[in-house]
Amino acid sequence: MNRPTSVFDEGYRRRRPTIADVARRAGVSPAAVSFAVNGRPGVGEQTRTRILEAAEELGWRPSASARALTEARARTIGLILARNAEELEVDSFFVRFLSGVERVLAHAEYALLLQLIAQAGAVNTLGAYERLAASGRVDGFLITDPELGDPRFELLESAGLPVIVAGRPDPPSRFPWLETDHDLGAVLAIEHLVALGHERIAFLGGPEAYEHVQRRLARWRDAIAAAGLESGPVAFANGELGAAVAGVFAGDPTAVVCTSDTLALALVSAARARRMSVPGDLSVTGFDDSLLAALSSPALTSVRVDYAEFGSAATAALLAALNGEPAPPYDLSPPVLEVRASTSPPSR
Amino acid sequence: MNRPTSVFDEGYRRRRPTIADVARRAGVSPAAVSFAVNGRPGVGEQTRTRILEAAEELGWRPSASARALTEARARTIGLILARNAEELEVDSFFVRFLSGVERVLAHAEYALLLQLIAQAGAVNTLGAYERLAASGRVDGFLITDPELGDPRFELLESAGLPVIVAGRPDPPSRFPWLETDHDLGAVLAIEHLVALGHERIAFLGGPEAYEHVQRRLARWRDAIAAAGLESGPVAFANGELGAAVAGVFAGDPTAVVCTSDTLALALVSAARARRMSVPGDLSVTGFDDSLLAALSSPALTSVRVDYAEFGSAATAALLAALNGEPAPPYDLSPPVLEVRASTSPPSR
DNA sequence: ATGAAAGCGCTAACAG
DNA sequence: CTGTTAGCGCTTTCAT
Repeated sequence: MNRPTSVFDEGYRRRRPTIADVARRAGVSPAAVSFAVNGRPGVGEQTRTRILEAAEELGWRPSASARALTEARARTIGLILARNAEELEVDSFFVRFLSGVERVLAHAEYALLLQLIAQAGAVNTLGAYERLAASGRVDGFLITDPELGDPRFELLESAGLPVIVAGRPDPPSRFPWLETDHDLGAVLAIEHLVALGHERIAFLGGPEAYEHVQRRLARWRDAIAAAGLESGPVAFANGELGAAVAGVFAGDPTAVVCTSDTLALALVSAARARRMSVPGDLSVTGFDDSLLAALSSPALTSVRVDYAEFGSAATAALLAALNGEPAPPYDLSPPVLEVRASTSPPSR
Repeated sequence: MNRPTSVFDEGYRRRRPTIADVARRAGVSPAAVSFAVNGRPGVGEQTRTRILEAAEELGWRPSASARALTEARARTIGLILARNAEELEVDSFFVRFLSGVERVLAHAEYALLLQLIAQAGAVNTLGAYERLAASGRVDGFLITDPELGDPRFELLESAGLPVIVAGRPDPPSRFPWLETDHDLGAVLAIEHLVALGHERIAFLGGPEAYEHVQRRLARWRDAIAAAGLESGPVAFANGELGAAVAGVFAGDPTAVVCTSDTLALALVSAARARRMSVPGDLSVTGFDDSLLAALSSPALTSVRVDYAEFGSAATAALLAALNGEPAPPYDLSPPVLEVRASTSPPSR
């Protein structure tokens, strides 16, 4: 530790001014100060400006802790994500959603408490939710990546905290939720492949516990059926990839729809290992349109969903709920298929 | 907003139990409960277990707000990052550092308040620091990406909050800081290029305000000189890339050392636009060894630095400072050069 | 329109 | 070893 000199050494921390100091300086009572800074009626215009000036001069801001105690709310929302370290880095959802959350928070007087759990799986986050909820550190949660029978819902219902689900709870929960039309992206991918002439199209999904994976699978089935084709092989990568990839190849498809770019790239490299060329012998589509998609070779045809917008909408909904306001309307952009080099007409 | 039924509708929120409830149930005073849960001497072993049981039964946890008020500390640390939205997504530093921070926090009873500022540049974060510090929401900050004459230091010194700088303050500040040997990575890159036979090696840096960019530049100069070569062109991408890239080409180098993978990739595509092949006509090295590096084509030779470890060390140092403990020792891994396809001997 | 006073839930002196 | 008491800094009735 490099430590030229340290502020810690010298009893540096001055006493922060309190509301009483401001009141004294402005020649009013603490209550008047409180009313003034909170923009409430009950204090004259000139008194108010005098108070605000005094606060300014003293560099005073209401103590968040004291406020939290009296108001019984922390003005903080919680976001807890479970991701393996390697996953996190390739996860465009995480960064985009987060920046959407922050974009809304920047204009509100709420803060974000972020907790990352190093193990994927909702069950691993339960303790963190419990802790934050029970200690009153946060006023509500944003839940992402709902799983089938997600254990967080029961926990949080009994905790009684406001929650907005970014995704579709299955089975339904009591919490408000919102969702993008991400699953339409799967349809776009299949329609694209069908138009190219593919007839044996596989599905390679992420962990099957995720509702969004299931939903993309359902759309995949629909779209395959709508095209008058038979369903190709289906596989999920629950943890390790090997078996899932093998499952896909076992069905000898000419195209594979994947639920993430990472999976798609893994599949591409597995295909190469089998001396199959992409897209010559196998067309592959990804999902999320991460940077990997545009930069890998071949560049991946991938579905782009605006997760930042999604994060913003979810956050706005949560803030509204916390303030007892009605849920704000929202309108999310539809997914877009970015067609790139990883898809072409089948050679067989 | 999808809203099957809502917990908000039904006055659902029960009163949370307080320390008084626990005390009553255990037949002791609130103070005894406080001592028991905080593991302090002054309460008998059996009384303690009785209290803990009562707390357990009631599902009681001390209120974070009340605690924060009496202890005058929030048990929360702040991390504020300034990044343009597009940058954030390609920024492997952000995700890796963050996961390192969280890894340490998971074992402490501290939480992380994360704030993302959509505009790059430390000056844009000042308001956020001021707000969090003055309201007492956080007990200390982790500062990343120090800039030359970074305005945050002055602000935070006057705020009197503990700060750990992840990076090297220039000019020196009063705050403890730690740093990786990232700049050694620049040396590795140059030695690699020199060994390949390059003699005109350029430097393409990120915003020149960053101390880490300056430091890599300094090492670049040293290493070039040590090899007995003349310094090639130097350019910085402050905001827009065009001029910087043009500056590099103007010097007609056979190799370019970049301070990020993103810059390196931009350079590669600019080179292509000029009908130069990489690495045939131009060798390029990146920095950070992000996923882009391994997946782009050609794959980038890049410097890998363990930023997660860095985040962990910085967080551990901050927690120690907050608890009045001495700075813990730390030992960061040296940078490693991952040699890939973007570098080869010069053709000229 | 303004001030006094009572908490919010906890911690930490202080007695007992 | 245990219980009592006084705040922490703010918000919010309730008088004035």
